[in-house]
Amino acid sequence: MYLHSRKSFEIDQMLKEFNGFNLVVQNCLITANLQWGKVIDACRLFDEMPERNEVSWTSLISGLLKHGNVNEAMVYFERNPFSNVFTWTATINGLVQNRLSFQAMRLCKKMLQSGVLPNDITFTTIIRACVELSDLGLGKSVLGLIVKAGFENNVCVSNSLVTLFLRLGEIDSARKTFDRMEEKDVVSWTTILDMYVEMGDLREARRMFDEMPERNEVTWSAIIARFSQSGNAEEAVKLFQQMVRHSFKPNVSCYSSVISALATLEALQAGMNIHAHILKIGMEINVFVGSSLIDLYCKCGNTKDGRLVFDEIPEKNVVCWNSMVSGYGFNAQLEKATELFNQIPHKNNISWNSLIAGHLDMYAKSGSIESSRKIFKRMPTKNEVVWTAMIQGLAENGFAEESLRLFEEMEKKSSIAPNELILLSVLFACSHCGLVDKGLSYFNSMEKVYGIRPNERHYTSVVDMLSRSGRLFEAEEFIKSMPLEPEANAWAALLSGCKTFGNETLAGRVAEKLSGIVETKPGGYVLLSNIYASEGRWKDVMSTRNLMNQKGIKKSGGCSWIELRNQVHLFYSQDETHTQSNEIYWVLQLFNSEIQSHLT
DNA sequence: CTAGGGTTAG
Repeated sequence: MYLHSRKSFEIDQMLKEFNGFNLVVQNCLITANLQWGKVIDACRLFDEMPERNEVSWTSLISGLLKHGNVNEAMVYFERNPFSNVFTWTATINGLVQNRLSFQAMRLCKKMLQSGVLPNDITFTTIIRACVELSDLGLGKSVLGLIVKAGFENNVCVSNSLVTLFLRLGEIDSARKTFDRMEEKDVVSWTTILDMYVEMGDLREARRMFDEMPERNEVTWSAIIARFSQSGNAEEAVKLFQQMVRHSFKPNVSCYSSVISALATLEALQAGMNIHAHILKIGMEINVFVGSSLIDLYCKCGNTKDGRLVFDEIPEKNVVCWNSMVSGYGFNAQLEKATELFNQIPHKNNISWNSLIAGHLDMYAKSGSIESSRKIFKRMPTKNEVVWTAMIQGLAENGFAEESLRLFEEMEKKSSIAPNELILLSVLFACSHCGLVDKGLSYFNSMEKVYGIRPNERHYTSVVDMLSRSGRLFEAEEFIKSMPLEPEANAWAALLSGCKTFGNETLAGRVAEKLSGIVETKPGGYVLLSNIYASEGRWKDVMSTRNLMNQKGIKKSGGCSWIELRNQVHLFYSQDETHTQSNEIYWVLQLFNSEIQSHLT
């Protein structure tokens, strides 16, 4: 197998002497060719072989399938004179990898009919096929086979069963299968960790993670990704730092997740540190890492560096195209966004959305509403996201009436059901064009008609519309009667209503309430200082900012690390957290004095 | 020959 790591020219050299080698070496050479993607050469060599064993057939067929050459693989499969479980499993698996799960199941049936007994790997493979087909009934019949064949206590097989149930929404069965397992490994724990995330219970997932008997880099990767995806970017970054501190080596998945988290936080400096490290290990050509890097630079307003990353990705997929388009979009470079958009080879819905979103931000500045409407009309199929983007964009940029009209059109003409973002925009629009009663009636029908329970933001929007129209006491009563804890923004909206309509008494009460909330809420101080700023109370703004500094409300510091003998060493910019920092500084001092002595 | 984790849009 050492051949895989050889340079291709060395393999070329050896190929010249191919016919002089024995069967085993010839098999290795075929595998090496397939690894390098030289499919045609591999087939030619195979055909030239004087004799072939089971391994020859299996490696050729699975190699062909790995590169998507399904038809060729199946021709060789039919010609294969040997019949063993390895070849069958490899072929079935290859079909699943090529998204041909139905054919895979058909082949599996043939295998059973021919009398070849499946092994644990065959079972994990066909369970995955059931997942791909979203066929729970089929999965249950496979489970019957598994029990019959005596594999129900096999760790790998049980793990894939947990995944099957999880993916098909059978949470109880997943949990039961997991609980029944006598032996659990890292994969089992990581899978069940994901179950809690799937159920939306991040706290339980975190507890599970902390208590797991065993973790590996995939486990870390999973928890970091999940926190990043569910809006806990800061926690994701902290977990990443912990991971590195525990000397786990981050992989591609990890890097893409943590960079995506840093993009959300707009933490350019920390992101650039990681980018430097990624360049060092040559990972910048990976599409996943590259896409998040593009996003990072663009979110931080640096489309030039984003474009540099984009240009360096050799095998671009639609995601990195989209990242760059949306990056230009929200940085107000619409011409570049449109130009790039037109070059995307296989556009998907997100490509369209990225372009539209870029135009939804420019409304206020250049009045490019016409081009947005054009894009919206040009779209072949409009999904939920597109409707949401358009309605939201209109509402947030001063086109309240048009936003409401579009909402009504969506209800009449499309099969899309309003989601909570759309309803929020509708309330926002009502609030901004003074349609208070219409807004209230939408709010009251949210749960009954649309089946969506209002969240804090919807409540805030109602407070806002009442306050703007001078219905201040109603607004106050509304806040008091909320079943949820009101956002600080709700009180702020009421306060600004009090100012507009000159109600000093209520204003005093609300301000008092607000300053109490500010203490406990993240972002509370920022809100307070914005309120002061809007009233021109600059002294109060300054004192709030000072208070924030005193309380240590600031962005997280930078960190860097190096890899030595397969160990990762971490350094922070502020404190000395490295376990051997004393020794390190001692050695540094030694170096310094050495240099000094040479200088004098 | 196998099971768990990844990037973009609202």
